[in-house]
Amino acid sequence: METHQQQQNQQAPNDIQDSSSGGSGKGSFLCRQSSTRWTPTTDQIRILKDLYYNNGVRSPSADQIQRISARLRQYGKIEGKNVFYWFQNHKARERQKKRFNTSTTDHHHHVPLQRPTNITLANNKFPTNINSGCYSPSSPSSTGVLTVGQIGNNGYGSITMEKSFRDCSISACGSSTASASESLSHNFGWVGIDPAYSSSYAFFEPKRFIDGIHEEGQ
Amino acid sequence: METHQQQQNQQAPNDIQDSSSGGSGKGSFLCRQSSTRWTPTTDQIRILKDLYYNNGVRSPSADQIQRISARLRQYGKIEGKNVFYWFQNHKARERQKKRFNTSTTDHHHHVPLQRPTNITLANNKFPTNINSGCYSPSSPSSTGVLTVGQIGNNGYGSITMEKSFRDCSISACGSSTASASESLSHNFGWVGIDPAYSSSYAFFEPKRFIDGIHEEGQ
DNA sequence: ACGATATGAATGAATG
DNA sequence: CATTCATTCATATCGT
Repeated sequence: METHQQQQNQQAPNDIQDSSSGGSGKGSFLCRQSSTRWTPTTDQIRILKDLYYNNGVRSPSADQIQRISARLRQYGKIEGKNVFYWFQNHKARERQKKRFNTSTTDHHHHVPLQRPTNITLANNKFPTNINSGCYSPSSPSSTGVLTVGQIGNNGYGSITMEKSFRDCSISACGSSTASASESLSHNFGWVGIDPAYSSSYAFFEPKRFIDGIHEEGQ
Repeated sequence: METHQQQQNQQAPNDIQDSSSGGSGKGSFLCRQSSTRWTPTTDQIRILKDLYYNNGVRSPSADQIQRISARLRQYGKIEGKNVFYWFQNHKARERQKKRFNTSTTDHHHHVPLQRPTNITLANNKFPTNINSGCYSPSSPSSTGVLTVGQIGNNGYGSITMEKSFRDCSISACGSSTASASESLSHNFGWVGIDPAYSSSYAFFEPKRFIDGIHEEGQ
């Protein structure tokens, strides 16, 4: 996934989108990214993954999407549909990977995901790991937060998303290693099945409670 | 693809590429990620193409992917994702190339093919027809895949002008539509779930955000 | 050695 | 939710 994370278009929290004058890119390629496709910033990815893995958000409702996108907007241009698609894709691909590498006769009974007390940062499952950490995605700042305390706990100490104010205090909740968050989650690559994340039930998922729990344990 | 046909020799079926197939490897001494990406052996490619052209395999299902990768494994290290990506890419590139010469008889259809980058797609490697005999189905001899000749060679004569209208103009409006519900829900905060109200939208489409962009009806 | 090309890998966006 | 398409990045390989 974010093995390399070619993120160069770091839109300011403002709303710039076509600032081609910047030219501060790595110079690898173009800077004109006025394309139609959303290019998530590192911070946005970090938060999205935090929601996904640490908070168990899988299919956020319209409400949540609005809130999430509002929060992510301070890190770059984003729309609700981007958030929607992101979760859809992330979930689908996680499943797909497993599908490729598991036998069809083994659908029932899979290992329940364990609850890691700390993030598994480096699992060298296979020599052929897709990992290629040689690329450093020029993380702007906040490098190496690495708060490996109680990440997925249900104590609720992470996000603090407000309702009306998009200011929020998110404070990046030390969920994962900041800059390493990308390289962190791609560990469960195509062969490694387990996402080293605990999906503690989201405390803010209405549907979870009223609509019945869908599958989430992997 | 065929043009290139890099003959990087076939690694031992049971061994990973030593990263020195060409001789002076890039010296991956301190970095263990020598195998950054899968390098298919000639046998693997042969079989993959056979499946593609002679058997019409285009988008193998997860089940097929497992089976294919299992079979190819005897010719070299391979994973399910490799097979998956191979077919994806092969199909996509073939279509991409075909999209040029098949200019749809110069209709008004202004296909957005511009490439912001300078790399442009100036590959004239496959000007007219990508194949029509390009691939020689020399009997695999070991897999019994029913090598019939050139049935699937151009079996999919269907041009590639199915749906190419994706330029669109995704209006940036987005989030305003669904914000109606949001304005209401923010009263309760999002930790406090209100059962009496929370199940408004179970599922929704990103259309809600973008509000009518694709009108591919006719 | 370098630059161009080919192609593996990744992912946003859509559709069924 | 699964499948697919398009686009782009990264890199292996080849040509000069």
